[in-house]
Parts: sequence; structure tokens; C-alpha cells
Amino acid sequence: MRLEQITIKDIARELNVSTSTVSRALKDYPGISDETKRKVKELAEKMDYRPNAIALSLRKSRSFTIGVIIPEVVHFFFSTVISGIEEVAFARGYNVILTQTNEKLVREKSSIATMLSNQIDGVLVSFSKETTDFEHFSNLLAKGFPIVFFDRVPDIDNAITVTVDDYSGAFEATKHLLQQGYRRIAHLSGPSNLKISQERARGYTDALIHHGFTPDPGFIVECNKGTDDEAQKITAEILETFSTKPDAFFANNDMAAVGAMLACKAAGLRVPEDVGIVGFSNWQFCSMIDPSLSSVSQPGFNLGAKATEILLDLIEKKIQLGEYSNSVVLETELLIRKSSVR
Amino acid sequence: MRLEQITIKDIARELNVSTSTVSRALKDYPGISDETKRKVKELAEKMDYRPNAIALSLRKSRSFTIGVIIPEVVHFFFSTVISGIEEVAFARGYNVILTQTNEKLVREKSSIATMLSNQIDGVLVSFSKETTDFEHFSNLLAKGFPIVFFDRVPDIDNAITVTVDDYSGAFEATKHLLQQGYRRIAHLSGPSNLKISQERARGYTDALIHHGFTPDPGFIVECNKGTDDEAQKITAEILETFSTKPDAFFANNDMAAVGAMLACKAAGLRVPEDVGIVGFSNWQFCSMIDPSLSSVSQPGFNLGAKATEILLDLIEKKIQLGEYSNSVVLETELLIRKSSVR
DNA sequence: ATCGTCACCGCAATCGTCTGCATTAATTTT
DNA sequence: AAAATTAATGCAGACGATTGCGGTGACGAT
Repeated sequence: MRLEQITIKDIARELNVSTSTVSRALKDYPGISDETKRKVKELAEKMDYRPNAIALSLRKSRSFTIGVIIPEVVHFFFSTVISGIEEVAFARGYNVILTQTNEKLVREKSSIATMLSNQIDGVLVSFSKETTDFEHFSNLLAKGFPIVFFDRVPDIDNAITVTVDDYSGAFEATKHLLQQGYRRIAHLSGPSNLKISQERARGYTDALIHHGFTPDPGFIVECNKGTDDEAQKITAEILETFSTKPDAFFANNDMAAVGAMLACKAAGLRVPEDVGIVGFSNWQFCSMIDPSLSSVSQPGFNLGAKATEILLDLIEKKIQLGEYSNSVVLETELLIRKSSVR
Repeated sequence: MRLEQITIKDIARELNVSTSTVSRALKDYPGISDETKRKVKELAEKMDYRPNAIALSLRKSRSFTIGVIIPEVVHFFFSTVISGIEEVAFARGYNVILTQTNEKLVREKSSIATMLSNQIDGVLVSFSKETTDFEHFSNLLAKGFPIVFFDRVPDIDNAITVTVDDYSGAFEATKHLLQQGYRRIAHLSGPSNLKISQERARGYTDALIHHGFTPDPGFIVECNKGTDDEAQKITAEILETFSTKPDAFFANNDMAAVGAMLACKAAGLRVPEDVGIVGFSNWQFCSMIDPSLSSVSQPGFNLGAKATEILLDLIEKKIQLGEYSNSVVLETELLIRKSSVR
């Protein structure tokens, strides 16, 4: 059957005192004799008493639980973020309820609903690709409910966001390709409704302009799913149909970069001699493939940790809304490997 | 401030009825007039009422939450398992509380403690590498608390376990290497206290015996951490110091396999011509590296899903302890790629 | 003998929901 | 018209813990 947990009542009965006394004794309240405290604590220890967190939550309207809404768990970057979240939450005594949306808006909505019903103290959110309006969050924000957005963030003013510097990561990657002598750099972009995709595309474009080149909008091709298969097909198509062929690819993510690399190899092009490739996220496999893949590394763990710290500070009122600059941006780092150096 | 949720009291006050009536009306209990039901439901809808799951948990001693204790999140296999868990739990209306132990026993213990304190209905567990005694679980099991172990499971009779067929995966992998003509196959094993490591080593050994070879215990080398760096060092050492050099490596996991591959390449050996390599887990990168890595794929998603189904069935008393055969074993599949075919 | 002080402790309400057992009013039966 | 039945609803206690407030007894002071 259900686990029969020891309650404060059991201790009270055993000791012939009231539950109030037990409660206060356990918490070292004044007004309880040392003798009583000792007896209560001893018995509690002996009976292996553990406070019922549910009852506490009800009483305090606090659950010491935070929710995490994430597009998908099976994703190197997101899993490192989760790891960071979990680490900080655990250290500060909070539980983590996790749901993945599988990039579906309906699941995002229903997840937030059941989480609220479970009285979570706050929530960390990274949007699904489908999410274009933020209504289901904005009314929560308006009520002052603690929300911190990370990575995939909304473009509204009063939201607290933690992101990585996608713009400068993309800028540096593109600049690096230019410095290596690549001239016709294509960009395999992500879904255009995501701010991160926009930022990366903007970094790419600005880097070109900054170095005196004129960006060709046709050289930005959207890879919506972000899988290697998709990118492979798209790249193959580009290599076939474009009149001016790209001599480098800057991909929105590493999977797409690998897809591009495979397509190039299949087309008889050598990487990095004929074509340079740079990815984004620095998945584990980057250093394991041949040629090893240059990539922009995102501090996933730190991002998760930082977002959680801010959220918990908000929850515990250590900071007020607006005290932090609303958006925290963590630095990215371009890791240069073989795929982009000739 | 904290989110001011609408309660049934608010609805009751507004409608001049008792909370009991509201509660029953919302649940379509008999004995409530259709008129009242309609009014209550309408107002509940209008006020955006959501039942307080915490209060329900307290009342029912059920939280509709399951706990997941996992060594680490940033791990391809485990993240797919989590995905499977989350999927089934969500579909059946359960929340998932996640904690990672980072392979530490103390965190395993404290995680289970706070989870119990949060009145979880059951728990899914994969052990940390440090865990050698199961006391912190066995007394829970004795009390009939629903626990399902997966992947890294204890070796006790009354525990329900869901695993993949490590033995036959290892057997097939080794057999495949033998069939390709490799004769001096070394095994980079995992921590010997984990049953999965033992099973894989056993499959390896049995395959050798089955094909008429005498296993050399010295050819089983433990890679405790399971990282590519560690495996690279160990493999390099093997290649240097062993009098009979291995001509193939069957690794306990893919990271180790990659490490071995790198070490072989560094030693001037060609893969697969001089040395064959097979990994375990079929991480995403297997098909992306050069040469592509043969590996035993584990059905992570299915494993998570199956374990969760069993757990929820247990919780909901759809099945009794012992009704399932205590251990469910899912099939593995050897995926043959270039690293082991000459 | 009466009062005040102090240490120690218990009562009861509370958080939001559910539910067994009344209670009330309306309706039907005799 | 009185009694019995039925339908609709309310009361109150429970789940486990916390906490403001009031109560009890011992003790010393007056």
C-alpha cells in the first residue's frame, strides 16, 4: 500500500504532548523546554520522521518546486542546460519538475497549466518552435509570477531572459571563415520565428558587411528541423542548383553542419580545402568527426545555472523584478577545428 | 506576490452555495441539480478555476508525481530514456520530478529522501556507479513502495527491473568481430560493480568461448569513467605494453570506442583494416565519425516508456507485485558500420 | 492571601479539497 | 392530512503541518 509515513501526530501521541509542541520542538522554537525538545527530537529520529512536504506546501502556498519547460531532452545543449538547472536547484533545496514539449505549442500550454495546478514556485521556459504568441505566459508575467526564459526567449520587454550571445558567436564564426579566405559563405539558418535564429543570421550578415561584403539574401537558407538529414538534402540541392556555389557553410547548429559536410563530401568536395564549415553548439561529436568540426560553443550548464539562480532569487524575493538587467547574455566561444582551416 | 489562484471557496461564495456542492458539481456527482451543476461549471470556467493539486495530494495521499533518479542527464542514452519516461507519464497525467546523482551515492540517498517527503507515488531508478549496497531502496521495497529499476539495476530478487539485453548485444558484437576475421579482441569494460558492465563482459567472453577461443582475462581492461580521453590513454597503453597486441576493441560504450579509435589512429593503425572497433549505445555521432562506428543500439526511449508503464500500473494497482515477470529485457541491435568491416 | 511574572504548553484555525452523514424542502403515497 | 419517500444541499471532519493566542501551574513578591 501507500507508504505509511510517520507524522507529527504519531510523535505527539507517543509522547503525550500536543502536535504544536512537537512542531515547535523540532524547529527549536523558544518556549519549549530543553527536556521536551530532546525527547521529541530523539523520537523523531528513532521513528524516522520526515515532514510531509505536501502539507507544508499547502500551508505555506509554496512548493519548493520549479518547473522546466523545454523543447526536447534528447539534445546535447538542452541536456547540459538541464544539468545546470538541476544542480543549482538541488543545492538550494528545490525540486525540478520537467516537461518536454516536443516543439508543440499545445503541450507547452498544457504543461504550464498542470504545473500551476501543482503550485510550482516559478518556471524556466524555452519555447517550442511553434510558439509565436506569448499570451499563455504574458498574463502570468502580469500577475508577477516568477518566470525566467532561457535560450529561446520572447521578444517582449518585461520578460527576464538568459541567453547566450548568439549574435557575436555567429559574427565570430563568419569572420573566421572570411579570414580563412572563404568568400561565398552560405548560412543554413534555423526557424525564422526563433530569436536565436534571427540573431545568428544577423551576426552572419553583419560580419559580412563589416568586412566589406554584400550579403546575398539567397545565401541564407532555412533548415527548419535542424537535422543532419534535412541539411544534407538542402545542401545537396544548393550545390546543384545555385549558379554561384558557396565555398563555405555556417550552420545554425552542429547537426546541420554535419549534414552539410556529408553533402559536400558526397559532391566530391573536400573539407576544408574546397569548402569550409562551422557549426553551432559544440556538441560532443564535434571533436570526433573527420574533419573535426569548428563550432561555436554555448555555455549550456552555466546558462541553466544562471537562469535558475535568477529564478530562485526572484522567488525568494532576494531581488525584485527589474533589479537585474532584464536580459543576461552569456558569452559564446568559437572553437576552431579542422573543418574551417585551410 | 504569489499567484492568487481561484479556489472552490470563491466559486461557492459567489454562488451562495457550499464548497461541497461546488466540489460535487464539478465532478458530476449525483444528487446535484443540473441547474446548479451548470452554474458552477460556467463560473468555474469563467473564473479560470484550476484545482489545487497540492490540496488534492494531501487529501488523497497521492501526488500524481513520479520521481526519476538518474546518474547524469548529459548522456545520450539517458536522455532518450528520460524522453520515453516523460512521454508516458505525461500521457497518463503524471508529473516527473527529475534528479541526477552525478554518480554520487549521497545524492542518490538525499534525492530519494526529498522525493519521499514530497509524497511521490513511485520512483524510477538507475544506480550511480558508487552504489554497491541497496539498503536505501530495500526497505522501501519491503514496505511495498512502487519502484522500478532500469538499466543499472540491483541484483536482488524481488526488484522489478527493465533492462536492455546487454549480454546478447555484447555477444553479437563480439561474434561479428570474429566473423570479420579479428582474432585478438580486447574488451574495454565498464565499472565492474555495475551489472550492465558484467553482462557485457559476459557476452563478450561467452562469444569467444562459443566460437572456440579461449578468453584472456588480461584482454578485459576496465575503463571506469567511460570518457573518450580515458579510453584513449588506456588504449595507447595497451598498444604499447601488451606483448600480443589486440586487433580489435569491443568497448563498453561509444565514447570509449571513439577513444580507442583515436588511440589506434595515433599509433598509425588503420581502422578497420588493422583494427576493428565496436561500441555500445549507438550515440548519434556514430554515423558521423570517420570511419563510422559500429555499435550496439539500445532502445532508450522504449526502455523509459516501458519502465514508466510498469511503474504506473503498479501505482494504480492495475498489476500486483510479481504479476509481471520481475525483469523485462528489451532487445538490442547490432548496427554494423565501417569501423568493424574489412 | 493575593497578584504578577514567567516558562511551558495546548487549542483551534488555517491552507484547498473531498465525503460520510445529516438536514431541509419538495413531492408522492396512503 | 399525515406520513413516507426523494432530491438537493450543507455541516463538519479529515489530510499534515504551522502559529497566534490563550491557558495552566509554579514561584516569588507584596
